[in-house]
Amino acid sequence: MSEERKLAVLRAIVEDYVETREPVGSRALVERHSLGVSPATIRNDMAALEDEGYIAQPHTSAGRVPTDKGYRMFVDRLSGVKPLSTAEKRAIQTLLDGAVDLDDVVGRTVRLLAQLTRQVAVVQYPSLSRSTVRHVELVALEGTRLLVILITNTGRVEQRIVPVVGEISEQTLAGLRTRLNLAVAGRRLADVSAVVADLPEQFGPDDRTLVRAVIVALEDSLDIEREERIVLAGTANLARSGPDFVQHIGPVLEAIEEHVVLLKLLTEMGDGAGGVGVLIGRETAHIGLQEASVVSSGYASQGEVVARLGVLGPTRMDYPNTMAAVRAVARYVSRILAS
Amino acid sequence: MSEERKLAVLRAIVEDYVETREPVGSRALVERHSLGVSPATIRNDMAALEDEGYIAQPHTSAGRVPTDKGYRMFVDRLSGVKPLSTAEKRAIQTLLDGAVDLDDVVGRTVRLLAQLTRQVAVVQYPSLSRSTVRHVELVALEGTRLLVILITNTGRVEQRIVPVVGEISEQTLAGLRTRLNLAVAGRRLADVSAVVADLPEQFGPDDRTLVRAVIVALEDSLDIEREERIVLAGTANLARSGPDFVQHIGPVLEAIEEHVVLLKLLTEMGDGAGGVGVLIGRETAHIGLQEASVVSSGYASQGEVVARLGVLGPTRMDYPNTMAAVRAVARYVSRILAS
DNA sequence: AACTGGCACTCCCGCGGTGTGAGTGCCAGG
DNA sequence: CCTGGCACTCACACCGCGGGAGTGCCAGTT
Repeated sequence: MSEERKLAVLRAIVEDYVETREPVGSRALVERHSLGVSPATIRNDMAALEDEGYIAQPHTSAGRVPTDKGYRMFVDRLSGVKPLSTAEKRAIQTLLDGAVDLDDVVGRTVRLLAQLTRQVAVVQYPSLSRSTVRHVELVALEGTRLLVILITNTGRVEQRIVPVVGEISEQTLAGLRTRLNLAVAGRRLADVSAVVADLPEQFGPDDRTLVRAVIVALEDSLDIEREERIVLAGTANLARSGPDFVQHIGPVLEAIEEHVVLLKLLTEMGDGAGGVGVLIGRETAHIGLQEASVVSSGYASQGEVVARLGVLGPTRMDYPNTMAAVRAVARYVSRILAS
Repeated sequence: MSEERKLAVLRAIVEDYVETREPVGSRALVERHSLGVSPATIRNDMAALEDEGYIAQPHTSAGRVPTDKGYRMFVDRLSGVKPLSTAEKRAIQTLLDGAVDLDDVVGRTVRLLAQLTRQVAVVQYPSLSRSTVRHVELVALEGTRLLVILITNTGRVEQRIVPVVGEISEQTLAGLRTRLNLAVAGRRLADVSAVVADLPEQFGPDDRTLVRAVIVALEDSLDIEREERIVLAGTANLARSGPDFVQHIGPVLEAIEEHVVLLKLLTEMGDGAGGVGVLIGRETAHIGLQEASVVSSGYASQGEVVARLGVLGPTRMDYPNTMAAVRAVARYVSRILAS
């Protein structure tokens, strides 16, 4: 029994099952793929594959279905890289090139991914913890309100309004603005807290409450838990994945709404070959996503990986094409953010 | 045949059907509600109600199911106002009082509504077109970038970064800032464009390009089409609405993703009795929402209605409780935004 | 005139039986 | 090591058949 043919059989099973959504038998296999051997031979290979846990039968006398382990093998060793069609490449380019700011890039990207893959798309906002401060601005509004603005190197802008007691002199404000920017510009957001800790001491006792309030607002804007945001699109694609999947759609929708769950998945998964990572079925370690897979890739801003994007769909998905799309979009977004 | 009893029968049918999710027959009706008459009598009433189009039978020899028209009657004339439980009121209060800014209010509100009603919750952001300018701020960033910030009376903050040619003198900036605020503060956003139209002429030729760029950025931030945003939560509740509804979940998910559709529905529907508006089934005039209803209410900021919030669920929903929850939340949000 | 009990009728739905066909495992022979 | 053949297994579709819930109608009562 040739080991290579066994893997070829596994590949064929995955491909056929993904396409037809029905258990695939030995006869259909030899007919659709030119394997050059008889169904009986295939049956032996299948029995072996089943023993090794790559495929399973829903019931006796039914065809075989890939297991999570089978998909894993397929993804790791059996699927070639499918280049995108030029039409798809053009679509990516024209859609993303029109983006005007970070929100727009993220919004367009997630819709594009959903459309391209016909699955649920996920884009994580550039993580604040990895980005750096470009500029901090303070603006006195009418009366007793102060606007604190934080701009990061990824183009993200956060603002907070802090109420302050009494009028603020423009002079104090200018001093604080200068020292603040001197201290934090170029720093990683995670380091800001430490850097500004001793700032109040550099000011007179009258101004210290103000300085502290500003620092609190600043720290609030980079509160990482709160700001690790993700954006979704294409939820309706779940319903298109066939009636059998719609049965179990509830838990998936719940998992999707728990952005924390998705974030955890994304941040903890690594990139595999070609810069694309895949979690299959139970590998997600989340009930409700047992029948689902996640395909994702990191994307970069100015050469450094800042967040991830990808898609979520039924385990029975077209991995080669999905991975190709995710990779292409991730690369293109990186290119846009590089500027 | 008493007209009142006929309506009582309709009410009973709606209530039972909503609860059991099964067609309700004459016998079950007299058993569960003390109508004081025999099943045969009820049957006559039911026949009449069916003639008038309030109820229908899925098939002969099945019980009756309310039609859209039946639900409409129920909502308009048959459902009393259910006050919320004190536990629910407390939940609303404690959850919403912790909100720190507008985004937070909206986010908490939508999650709260979803949890309270066990349906899909929708909150429309305060419409920019109805709100007014509180303040405009200009900040020169390092080199050739200018940050334009717009703050509205609802607490919303929009910002744009505009590239400019050459250095900007702080003096020019101060002048522009002053005149700009003088012109637009307190104005409705819709009027801003007209008001600032002749502003460039008040400056020297050197500065006009700058002024025009700022104006463009400003107009961009209040581009109404783009900023009529809505936020959703509780999509997973759709799957909880029973297996029969899950079958038709696809079109509903699609409609939900088309935020434009929801916005149109919300903005075009009026408030009924008690300040809560309801669209039932086909009344939504949208394929895909034929089996769904929308319950919504306007909410106010400083006494003026600025946007709507509500929920979307199967036509077979508990209208009295849903309407009560929507109304209560809308009122509470209005109270928070009043400050 | 309104209500009621009785009765015939309809038709969905669940049940058991059945046969067909796809698919398998195994074996003996090339 | 592959192949054709063969017996075996089972899901699934089809069918026929009550049971039962529900209806509509009518004649009788209040």
